[in-house]
Amino acid sequence: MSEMMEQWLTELLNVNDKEEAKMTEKQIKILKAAVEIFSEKGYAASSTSEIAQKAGVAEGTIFRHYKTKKDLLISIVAPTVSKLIAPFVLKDFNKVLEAPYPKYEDFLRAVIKNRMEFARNNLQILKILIQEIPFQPDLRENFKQSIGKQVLERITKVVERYQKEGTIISIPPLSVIRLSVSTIIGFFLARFILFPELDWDEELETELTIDFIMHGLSPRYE
Amino acid sequence: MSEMMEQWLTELLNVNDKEEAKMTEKQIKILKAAVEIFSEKGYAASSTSEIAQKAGVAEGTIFRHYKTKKDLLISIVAPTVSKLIAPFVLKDFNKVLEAPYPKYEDFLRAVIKNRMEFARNNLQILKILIQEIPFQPDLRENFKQSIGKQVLERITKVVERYQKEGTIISIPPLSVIRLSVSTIIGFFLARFILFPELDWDEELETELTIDFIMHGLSPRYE
DNA sequence: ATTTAAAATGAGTGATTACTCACTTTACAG
DNA sequence: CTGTAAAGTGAGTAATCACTCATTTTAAAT
Repeated sequence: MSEMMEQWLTELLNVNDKEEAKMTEKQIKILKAAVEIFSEKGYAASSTSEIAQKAGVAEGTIFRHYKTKKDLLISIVAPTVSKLIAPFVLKDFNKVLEAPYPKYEDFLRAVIKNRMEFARNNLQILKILIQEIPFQPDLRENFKQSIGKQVLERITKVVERYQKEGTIISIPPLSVIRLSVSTIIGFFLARFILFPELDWDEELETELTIDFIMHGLSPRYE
Repeated sequence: MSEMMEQWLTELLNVNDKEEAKMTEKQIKILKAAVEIFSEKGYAASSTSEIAQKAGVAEGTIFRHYKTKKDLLISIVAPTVSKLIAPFVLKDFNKVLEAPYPKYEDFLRAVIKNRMEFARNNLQILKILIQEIPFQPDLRENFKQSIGKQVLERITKVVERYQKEGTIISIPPLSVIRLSVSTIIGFFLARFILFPELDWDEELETELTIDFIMHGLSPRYE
């Protein structure tokens, strides 16, 4: 079950990797430079002239490909948002979860491992995303719509199913999701953003995290 | 016990409230305007002219009181950092926790309720703090030093004591802290930043959060 | 009423900003 | 080789930026 899910999850990750297809060499350099500078200094504090300089390109070239500076930002972040939630939007999402003997624990483990790898490979862009979502209504709206309708509904059903099975405690599904997501994202932030310099036993901490969530959500006995 | 701790926690909050003492009327207006604009558009995207305008003050007045724009930022955020960690730096911190029959649960409840109230009253500044910590080395250093030496060490000891008592599971204390803090901060972010428009049953969610942490950290039986 | 220092002002500073555009270079189809 | 459209250029633009400073206003002590 776990293997099946992981395989399925990882599959979709490489779907949209036909980007950079029609891109010029210099355009790619611009994107890479922009990602570095944006993540380093923040969007508002980054100047197009600095991006051009780091990309080894004339400033005008940037505006050939991207109408505005904000357009450049969106072009960087938007595809990553899609990829981020891609596994949860899969049409086969439900099928996999309705397999014979799935456990919430397996679901968690698959999600954590898979999305951790994704985070590791898209650290800078995710950092930009987190930083700019509060200030860019476009991004915010895009994100809320994607997450809200597609992902939240599906995961809510997953939670409700596990609750009926008696696998996890009967509290509002949104609370279950909140507690799970908090723990997982907290793990990611600590691992990659806040204390990346610590030598993490990633395998151990992953299991501790899953164990924490599972026991935290397991039914109570008097 | 719980009452004792809460009282003690809340006491210290009002200690440093002798600010705004030697401040001019216009200086206060500047601070308030800056807080609003910074939290709304982000530090880098805010202009001193806009702050001056919103404060009903000449732009030069800002620089009478604050050498630079960054100085204005620090003057806003730094005191809030101190207040934020104030309860954990108290000299009587240990005494309270070593009282007769303290439970980790009581400790959590006191901290959550108290710091939640603090968050509610300092939402905008905390938002600025979160946003700017990655980009302001001064703030980052100040924060890390305060938290790292003072708070982390103390809480680590608290955790270790509960572990010896058998109240919570025997895993690395840092992991205990990570999991607890993730859950609590996740609660705060969801409540105040991400979905403040939802009508929260704050009392219920607080207890769910405590319950989740306690069961997640309780010793395991085979 | 006079003195005096702090508070406040706002026009002015050079630097930097995102962005434009007339022009040159490149790449490739015929 | 030639024609042409796309890619790339960089000097130039007005606007805005954080910050200065000579001057005026305010307020409190004498």
